[in-house]
Formats: sequence, structure tokens, C-alpha cells
Amino acid sequence: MSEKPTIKDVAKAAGVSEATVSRALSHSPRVKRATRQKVQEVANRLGYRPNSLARGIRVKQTHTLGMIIPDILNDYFTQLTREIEDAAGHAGYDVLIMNTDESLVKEAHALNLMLEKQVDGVIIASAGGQTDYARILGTTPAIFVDRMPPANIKTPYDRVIVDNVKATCHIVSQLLAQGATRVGIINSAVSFTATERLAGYQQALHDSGIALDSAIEVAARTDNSNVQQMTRQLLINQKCDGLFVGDNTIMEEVLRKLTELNLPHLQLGGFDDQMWFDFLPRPIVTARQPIKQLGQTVVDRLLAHLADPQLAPQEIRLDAQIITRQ
Amino acid sequence: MSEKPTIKDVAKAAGVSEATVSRALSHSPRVKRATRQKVQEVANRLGYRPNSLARGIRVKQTHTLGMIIPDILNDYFTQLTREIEDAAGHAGYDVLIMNTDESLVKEAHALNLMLEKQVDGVIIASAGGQTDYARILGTTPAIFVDRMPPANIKTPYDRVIVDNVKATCHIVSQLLAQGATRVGIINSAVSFTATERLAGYQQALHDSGIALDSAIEVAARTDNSNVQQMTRQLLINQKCDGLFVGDNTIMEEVLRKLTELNLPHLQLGGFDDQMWFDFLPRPIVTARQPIKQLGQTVVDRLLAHLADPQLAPQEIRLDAQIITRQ
DNA sequence: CAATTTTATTAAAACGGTTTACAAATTTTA
DNA sequence: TAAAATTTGTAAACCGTTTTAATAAAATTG
Repeated sequence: MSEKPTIKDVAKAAGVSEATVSRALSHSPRVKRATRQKVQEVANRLGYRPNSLARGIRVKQTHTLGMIIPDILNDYFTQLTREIEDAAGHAGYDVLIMNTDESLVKEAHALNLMLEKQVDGVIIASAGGQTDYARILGTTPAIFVDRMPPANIKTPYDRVIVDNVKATCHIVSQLLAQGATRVGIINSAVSFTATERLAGYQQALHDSGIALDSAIEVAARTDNSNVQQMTRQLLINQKCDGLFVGDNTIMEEVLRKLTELNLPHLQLGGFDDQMWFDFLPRPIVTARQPIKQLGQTVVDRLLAHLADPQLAPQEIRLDAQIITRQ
Repeated sequence: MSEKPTIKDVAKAAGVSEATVSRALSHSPRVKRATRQKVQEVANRLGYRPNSLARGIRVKQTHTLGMIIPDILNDYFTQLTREIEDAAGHAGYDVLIMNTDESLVKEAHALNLMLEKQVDGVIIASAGGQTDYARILGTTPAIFVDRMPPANIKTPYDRVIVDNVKATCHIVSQLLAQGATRVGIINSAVSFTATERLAGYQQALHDSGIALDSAIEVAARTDNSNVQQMTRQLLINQKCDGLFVGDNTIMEEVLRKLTELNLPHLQLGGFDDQMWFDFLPRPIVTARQPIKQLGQTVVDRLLAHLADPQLAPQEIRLDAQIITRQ
């Protein structure tokens, strides 16, 4: 009564063998209708639930994907997670989510845990660093999304990502079109996407025939602790009338600083779109990532790799949508 | 080479028995230092990782907790999840997160899945409805947080929750203190917390000697689809100069409507605090929940129940902090 | 109705670990 | 040095499920 019922208990109670119970419950055709009904009835009455650990060990499949995200508090990643859950769910897979808080140690731990739990494949938004993923993952298929391992590390994995260069170039060009003449940038120092976004910024200036100004690019690789100071430096000292902000978390600090500085005519742009930007007193130009499509693509590709381990790795680029809110 | 190494492979390569490998890797004291080192070296070289499925089936413990949240896009729940992950991690437990999108069907599915994966205990923020949790859970310990099952369903589980009545009463009183004379409410129709918050609203009016106005309370139980219309009804037709908003998602709609209606003197209050409220042109009075403490308490209590299944269920109320931003 | 084919069921062998009972080797004690 | 105690290693049992191969039962055929 107190112990969880096993397949053995069901078999005994229904007066059949364990094998028959297993077949009856897994929609196998090789079982008489009457038998199946009786088994189902008994299993239901006993509150039997198959132990997926035992099952997983036997069939060497868990129908579970692991997903590693660097920051569960970041809207972008929670939205992405939700879409991936959705896409995976439709394909009959469950998703085991783990958050690394941008820590390489936690990432390694999460990865190990997932492998020990025998996930069929893993989706990684990397925390950066020089991790040798191939060594950790062994034969388990994986795919990278948004955040890639550094380019100097060769990985045999798919990569799904938005075209950061193109999108950033668009945003900065839009700021110029809206009247900005001197556009600054505040950007993260480390991540993969940050590097690309800096390139996009430089390209936009180049396209408009504006020379790069080293006095402005000092903030192009900040460490997130001195964002407010950088904001002041660019907007007051350097008299920038346009500003591109590299990501979500930096944007928060910039906005905080802007409530102090009275600069109604500043042209502001940032990468990740947020619902609440609509409520701010100042319009912000942003890139809205095709999150649904991103999630669907990631799952599709990963499942394709599960089906065919020989499938050649590939980099897939999607386009972001630019939101102007003029 | 291509197959994942098992404990058998390690044993063979190290020239010892499987049991010795198991002991050596699980810090059992009963193994010679030299042997342990050799085993560790070999295991490492082979990239061996114990199969936690096999282990879980034998020891009948997975050191994993399940967590069910109704909306992964809601900041409040992602923050709560993060704290729970943290607290559980410190106690040596991992957390399997599943999102139900406020759907009872998905909730039941998630619950079943977790039980099949043999989680040691489950944390539930309920999607509402008349689910008979005890029947589904069987002997697996569980605890409810924030969202409770309806009061008419008896559950033998702990409940950890913020005092919604008190906090809402505070917020509404604060709106009155800030000069509002006629305070409306827009609230969800269904959830457990919504019911409590309505009570808090009514209490505040009662405490201030203001009679309840049925023309205002029409919006007290909305279905989230006509929030913008209700907002107009209360603020224009009913001429409310104060408004309490029941939750996060409703607040979003209200703010959207407020960008159209020009009402600079409206006193606005809502339940869940958001970081970006700081950037809005209008101050909002909110309740900030003690999320860290909430998460810690939930984990502590659940683990206590794991250790002692006889522990009596209990309801724990924590106080929210009121943020005024005058 | 016997022979054959088809369909249902079962017993036993996996799966990959942990644990137990026990034997062997080593050290301590008498 | 023999006996006892301790340390270390081995072999077998076990966890709950699926699957294989063998068997029993039922349905079809000649």
C-alpha cells in the first residue's frame, strides 16, 4: 500500500505476465483487446506509473532533451526556452532546463548532470569561455543557439543564430536616419554575440562614411559594472546624440542613468526587444529576434541529428526584425 | 569507442572489479588510496560518467525535485524558480522545471512525467482547477507555493505563500493616503491569489470607512481579455482616481491603455513588483514579494518532509514589502 | 478433424549500475 | 607463531522495465 506499485504488482493483480502488462500499456498491437482493457483497469486502480528510469536504461533513450541557458532572469532566454519546450513537446520530447548564471562551473555541472541523466541530446546557449564541449559531450549530439563557443574552438555541432552583424548595422543606420550625427556604443566585453554586434556597429558607420572614433569605442567592451559611468562619458563628455546598447542587461543600467540625465533628444537603440519598451517616455529602436522560428529550427535540427548521426554540422543564420517606434 | 563507457569498461581497463570502481568513485572509505587513484585516472581517461538512471533505479532516490510553474514568461515565477534552484542546489538536489502555460492538461502531464522520472519531491505553483493532487501524487511528497489548490479540496501538503490580503490592503491604503478618493480594482477571475487580493482591497476600503461600490467591482473578476475596456470603464466612466491592478499580466494591458488615456494624476498600484517600473513616467505602488525567502522556505520544508514523512502539513505566510516610489 | 498458420502469452535474459555476503589478504594481538 | 581483527577485493543478487525466443492458444485451411 505504501510502496509504489511496480509492473510486477500490476501483473499479479491482473493475473498476467509482466511482459503482457508492458505490451498492453505501450500500445503494442500484439495483445488481445480484453486483456488490454483489464490491464489498463488494474493499472489505473493501483495508480501504477511506469518507472521511466528503468525504461530508459533498457531502451537507451529517454525522449528528453537538455537545455542550458546562461541566465534564467533574462527575458530573451525564457522566451527561447518556452518556444523550444513547445517545439520539442510536439515532437514527443521533454526538456530538462538548467540555468548556469553565466558561470562556467555551473555550466559544466549542468552538462554533466544532463549526461548522467542520459538526455538524448542537448541544446546549449553557452556561457562563453574555452570549454572543450566535444570532450565533455562525448557521443551525445548537441546544438548551439545564440551563444556560441569561441571561434578558435572547433566544434562538430550545428549552430543556430541570428545575424547580429546585419541587425546591428540596421539599428545604427536607423539611428542615423532619425537624425543622430554622433552614435556611441556600449557593449559587453566577452560574449560571442557582443563581438558580432560591435562589427555591425562599425559597418554601419563605415557605410555612412563616418570615421571610427576611438574616444567613443572605449565603451565598446565594458565589463557591465561601469555602464552608468560609460553612459555619462559618452553622452555628456563625448556629446553623442545617438547610442547603441549591446544587450538587455546593459540597457537596464543605461535607462537607469538616463532618468538622471535630461536628454530628450537622444536617439536610443538596443538589441533585444522588450514588451515594456512600449511604455517608456522615449522610443527605442530594437531588433526583435524571431524567437519562435529560432526555437523550432533548433529542435528540428537536433532531432535530425538524433535520427542521423552522420548529418554534417551546419551554421544557420536567421534575420532579426527591426522595431522603430518612431 | 563509439559506445558510451560503462562501469564494466572502467573495471576492465583498471584491472579491478565493478564493485571496486563503484566504491572508488563514490568516496567510500573502504578502498586503498592507490586503487582509488588508478580508478579515477582510468575513468577520467575513458570519459566515464555513471548512468544516474541505473543508479536511481537501484537506490530509489534521484536527488531531483520537480518544480511546476504556470507561466515561464512571468518574471515572478522565473525569479522564484531561480531561488528554488539555488536553495535546492546547496542541499545537493537538482531541479527539474516544467512550465504549464496555465493549462490544467499540461500540468497533469508535467506532474505525471515528473513522477515517472522518479523525482524525490515536487513543488507546485498550481494552475488552478479542481485537480485531485493527492490522487495523482500518491506517496510522493509535495509542497505548494504562491498558487494553491482551491480551498474546497483538502490536501495533506505544506503551503508557502505571501500574505496577499495584508499586502493588498497596504497598497490600497497607500493609494488613498497619496490622495486617491475613489479606488477601482481590476483583478483576475480565477486564481487563488486573486481571491485573496480582492479581499485585501475590500478590507482597505472598509478600514477607511469607504462603502463598497458595485459599479466599481464589476472589474474585480475579469477574464483578462477585456482589461483595456475595463480600464476605460473605471477611469473614464466611473471617474476613479486610483486603481489597484491584481497581477503582472493585467498590469501590462492597463499600462498599454494608459498610454492612450491622458491621466497624469491617477494613483496606480499593482501586486508584483517589476524592475522596469522604475523607468515609467508614473510612480507605481507595488508589493515586492520576499522571493529569496520564499524559495528557501519551500525547499527547506520539502526536504524536511522527505526526511520525515510523518511531519504535519502546515501553512506558512510571509510578508510582502510595499514599494511606494512617490 | 488433422495440419497449418496466425495470434497471444510467457519465461528468461538483458540494461548499467549499487549493495550485500563472503573470501582473501594483510595487520594486530595474545 | 597462532589466532583474531581489520582491510581490500570478488561474485552474485537486485532494482523495474523491455525484448527475444519459445510456447500455448486460437483461427484458418485442406
